[in-house]
Amino acid sequence: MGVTIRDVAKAAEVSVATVSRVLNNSPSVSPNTCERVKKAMKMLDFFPNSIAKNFAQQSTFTVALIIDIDKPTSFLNPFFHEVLDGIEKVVYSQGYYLLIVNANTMVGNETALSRLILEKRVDGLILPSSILEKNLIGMMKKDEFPVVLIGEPEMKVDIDWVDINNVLAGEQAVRHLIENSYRKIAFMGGNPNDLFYKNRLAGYQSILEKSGIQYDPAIIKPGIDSKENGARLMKELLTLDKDVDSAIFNSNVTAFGAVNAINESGLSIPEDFGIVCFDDYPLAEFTVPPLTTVAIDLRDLGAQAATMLLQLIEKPDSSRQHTIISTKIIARKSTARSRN
Amino acid sequence: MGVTIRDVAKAAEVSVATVSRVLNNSPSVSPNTCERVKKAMKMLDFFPNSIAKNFAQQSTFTVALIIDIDKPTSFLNPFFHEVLDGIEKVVYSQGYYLLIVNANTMVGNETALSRLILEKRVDGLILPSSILEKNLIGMMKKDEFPVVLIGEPEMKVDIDWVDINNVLAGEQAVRHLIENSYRKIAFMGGNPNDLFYKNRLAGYQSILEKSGIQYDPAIIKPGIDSKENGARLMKELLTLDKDVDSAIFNSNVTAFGAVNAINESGLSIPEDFGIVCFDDYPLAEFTVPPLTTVAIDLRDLGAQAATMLLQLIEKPDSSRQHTIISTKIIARKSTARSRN
DNA sequence: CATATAAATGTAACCGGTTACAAAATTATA
DNA sequence: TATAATTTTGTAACCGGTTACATTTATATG
Repeated sequence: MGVTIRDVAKAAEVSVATVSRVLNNSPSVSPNTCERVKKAMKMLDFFPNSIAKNFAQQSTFTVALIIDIDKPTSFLNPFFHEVLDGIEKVVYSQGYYLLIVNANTMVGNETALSRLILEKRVDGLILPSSILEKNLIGMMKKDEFPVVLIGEPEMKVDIDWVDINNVLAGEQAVRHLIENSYRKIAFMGGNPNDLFYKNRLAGYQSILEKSGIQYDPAIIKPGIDSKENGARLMKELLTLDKDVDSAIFNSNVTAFGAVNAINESGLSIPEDFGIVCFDDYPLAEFTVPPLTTVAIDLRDLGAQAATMLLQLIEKPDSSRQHTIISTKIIARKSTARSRN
Repeated sequence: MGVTIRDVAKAAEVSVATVSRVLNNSPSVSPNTCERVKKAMKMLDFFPNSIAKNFAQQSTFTVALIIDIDKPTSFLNPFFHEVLDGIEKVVYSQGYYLLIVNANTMVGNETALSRLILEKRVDGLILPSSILEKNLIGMMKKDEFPVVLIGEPEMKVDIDWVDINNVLAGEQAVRHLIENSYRKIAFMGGNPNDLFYKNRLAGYQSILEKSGIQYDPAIIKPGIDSKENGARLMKELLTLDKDVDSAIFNSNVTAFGAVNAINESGLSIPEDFGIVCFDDYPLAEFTVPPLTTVAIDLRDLGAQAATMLLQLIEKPDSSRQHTIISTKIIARKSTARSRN
């Protein structure tokens, strides 16, 4: 139906191999013939059929990004487009394409994800570490399928990943509060089984210790991250009568729930109580109070993941890599205490 | 390298055609042989090579979603994952895959987008109407390439689209304000050249007329949507001395800028001044004031677009379709005036 | 039971590039 | 100028499914 490489070959009076060489910028084509072939291509309005190319090379030049949209805690969620943007730029600049699949999408009685691998639909995967499970790992290991995780995995597996340094992030949060004269700092929300929770908590403890502040397990209050739970946890915290003057929240929604509880209690933010939370959010300047956050450069995170994956695809036997993205404090009203 | 259909054929003692038939659930395979073939597949751990399938059928079973992330006004931006989710679910449920491409991504000296079409990388496209231009339309028309637009296009073209009914959206905004006893309603921000601006304004005018309220061009103040501009426009509006008691904003950022200006002027929201804006936003309950918005079901919008596209791919000669997604008012504090 | 009809299966061409290897043309070297 | 080395080009197999068409096998009908 379309114009093929053979049509071009005929028009340029060369062989198909030569046309293919021109397509792939092979150095072993004389400038003369190269010109002739290109002219023929233009004349015939030829474009190479990518499907055929894929078939011949047994590669799709496509990578997939697996997302977990249904999981509301996924930090990818509201800022997802930033991560995507970072990945996209890198992937396309290298001549690859990008597929998107929801982790839980089913096709027939198999997950779309497993089919991607088994049917060789893509050359590699970027996926949230939260999705990893035995079955999937087995599948990937079998063909040495190139994969990069977003987030350090819970289990010990031999797979590349990018993540933020959650220990450092925890440290930054505490340090910022201390610098703003807060002393009794609670650690709120989150699931203690999550690796990133453990790491943030470790950072929290480390800076407390360095600052000579006593660690007090009573003001560590984990829990599901929601507005309601934030309010509940905060009320509990305030009735402890521990002179807590600030808190770090594992999610901004939880923090906002807590804000309500704080206001009800008569305390004022930031004078009587300081708040830092993880994950920056849009329209931050329009919430009351604007929350100080530990922010991640999500574009960079995406770009790094993509870079690692493409490297892995081109050189499958390179050794495992782990990349750490830096975080930074964005100071806002919720910790802007006048020193005292 | 891998197990092929021919290996399975040999193991099951049938021809490759029969194996292919089993793969495609052809009715003309006896239950007996079908069983035998399936057993052989399982035994050999066979999975069909999708690249080969694509090649044989000259189709990728893939559609692309083009996004315009760099354009901050794109309504897809912060809620992008919702649209994506709607599209994704439909696309995968039909056995297709979904590619994502930034509109402005370049591969060599061509846009990634045009290559998708020319190299037959995908079977169809979903793209924001804002991206449409002559060159692209020509490319698509030439092969009758299946396309569905998100947003009604400015120019008269023969292409399917989904959009919200912006006339109705404008009407809803005004009606809500009137129902809450506002009478002198400004129309703020936005670009008068945009079709959706024109339509919203038309809805605005229509309800004013029906309600017997005089239309006053002086309180229509278009402009680039930003916080700064929102404040500036609002100041201008308030100095007009027109007794304006409410406004409809074409973007929530502009609205927030205006909120500052209103507060500075000593007016209170919602008592003295009511605000409605288009496009709902996350964390709405935590902004001050929470803004009443005209909200869109973006998942539905995505799902509709995908459904239309797949229909177009399967039946290329079906007639053009335009789908309208409904909008609804989400009433919040910014218009919660006690009746007077 | 012979023949017509339908169902099941097989054969082989086909999709359009890539690439190993061979052959021809060109350039370098003795 | 003959021969070797190098560059350029050509031939044809190959990637792994699908499918039109032919053929065999099973079932229905007179």
